[in-house]
Amino acid sequence: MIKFFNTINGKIEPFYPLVPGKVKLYTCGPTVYDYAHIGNFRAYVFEDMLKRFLLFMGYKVTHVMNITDVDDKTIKSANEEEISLQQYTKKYIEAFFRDIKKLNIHEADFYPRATEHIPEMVQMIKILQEKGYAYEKAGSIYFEISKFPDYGKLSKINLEKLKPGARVDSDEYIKENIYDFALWKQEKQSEPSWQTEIGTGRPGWHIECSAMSMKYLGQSFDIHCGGVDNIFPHHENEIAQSEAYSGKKFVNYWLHCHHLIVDGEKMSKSKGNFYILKDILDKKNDSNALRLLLLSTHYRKTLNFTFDALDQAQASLQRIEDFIYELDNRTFKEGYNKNTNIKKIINEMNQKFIEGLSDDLNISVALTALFEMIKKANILISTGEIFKKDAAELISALNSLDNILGVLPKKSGKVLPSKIIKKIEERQNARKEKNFKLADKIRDELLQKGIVLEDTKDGIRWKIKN
RNA sequence: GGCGCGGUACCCAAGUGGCUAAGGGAGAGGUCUGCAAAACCUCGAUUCGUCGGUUCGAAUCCGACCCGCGCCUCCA
Repeated sequence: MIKFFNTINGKIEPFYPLVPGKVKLYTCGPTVYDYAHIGNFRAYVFEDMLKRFLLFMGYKVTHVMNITDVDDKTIKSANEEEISLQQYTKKYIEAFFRDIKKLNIHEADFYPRATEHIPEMVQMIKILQEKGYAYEKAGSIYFEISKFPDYGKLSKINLEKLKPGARVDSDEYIKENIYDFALWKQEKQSEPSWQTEIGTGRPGWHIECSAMSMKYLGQSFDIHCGGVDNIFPHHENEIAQSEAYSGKKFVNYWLHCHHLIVDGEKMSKSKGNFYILKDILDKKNDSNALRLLLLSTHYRKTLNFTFDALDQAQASLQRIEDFIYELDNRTFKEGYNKNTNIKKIINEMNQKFIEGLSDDLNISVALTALFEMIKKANILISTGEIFKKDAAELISALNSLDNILGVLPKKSGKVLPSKIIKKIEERQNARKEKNFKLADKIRDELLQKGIVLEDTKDGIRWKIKN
């Protein structure tokens, strides 16, 4: 049984999709005003693992991730650069897709953009007005939260206890209640606007997620994810406007990913601890190691990013890769070893791995299962008890789990340049002649180039070090 | 102030009433090796932020306190 922690009631509860076997998943995507940072990717990687796990468990998943391509920040930056909003966001949308590919994040089924769903939003706002949940003031339209008694049920915020004085309302529009939020913003000269039946202007932020999620997933769907910072006000507002609109329960399971901090502090540009993906990968780090690091802390726990932790993730990953390397390249006896029950070891691992992830995505338990299997199998390898077919079973078990983890490098059939191959041959000859000085020199030389040479009983082997 | 997360070995991190407190990384010693590397073996928390309490028994439950972090600003 799969269980998730549901923000709406603060409990871990069994997961039952609305339609058995099918999961409708909505995850809050990027606002494309800048390059996504590693904190954003923590959320996306978590959501990716969630989706991969559901797929692994046999669910058919429909995944929608929005792209916010119109908001205060995108408008402001586009104006500063004196280019159109579309021109401005294009660059960051492309970067986003490049980055998620590098992190081996599966693409969603739909990536709806706010600017391409204005009619849907307008339609929703119209209904909200008709139903009396929204009012117009000076050309803008607001959602009136006092009309929605459940307001605050997700974030557990008691509006009367909020200290209005402590908060500087940055919104320059006039609202009846400070917590009412804009569904539609009146046109301004400096801003792009759309001429619609509810007036000329642009949508507020929250409405896009409701309009687009309902369009692609229906008025009620299974899972909605995002970062914890979205709980209030964004998701709270989504619930209010969606349920006021449809009269139905909007989302059954709310899963929120906690933040990533760097060196114990919140990332911020002024502190100089703010990283986008490129910053990390430019330092010769492996994207798979970063993915593993982002993945390996439970999603409801703050992840403290450090370069030391990244090195540790790299080392862990190396252990898995070395294990596969052994299985791939050693010479094993033909057939199965009837005395070692490799299937049993694999089954135990699979079971523990799945049980771990089923328990609100307990990745630590899952990874433990993986490493325990590696340990057991390595012992068998070292005592010569693994045969050819056993090795193949192990590899296939690992590949199967990697459908969820997505951290193993694709088999690339990497080929070394002929120059390097010559060097390796040269070193082999030197070793034969017991000219170890030369052999070691060549080994060091190649190591400088990131190529690690290992002499084994089965002969020389090489690895590319990240 | 409100809401929430967390404090377990040198680092990361499971475990939420009872077998020897997972796993990974780093480290020390050993096996193998020309030497390395990888792999294997051995070692490593009488102890789980602090102080009380409940219990036959607590990292795990209760109370108080200390510390770190996040959200409450259109930040994932």
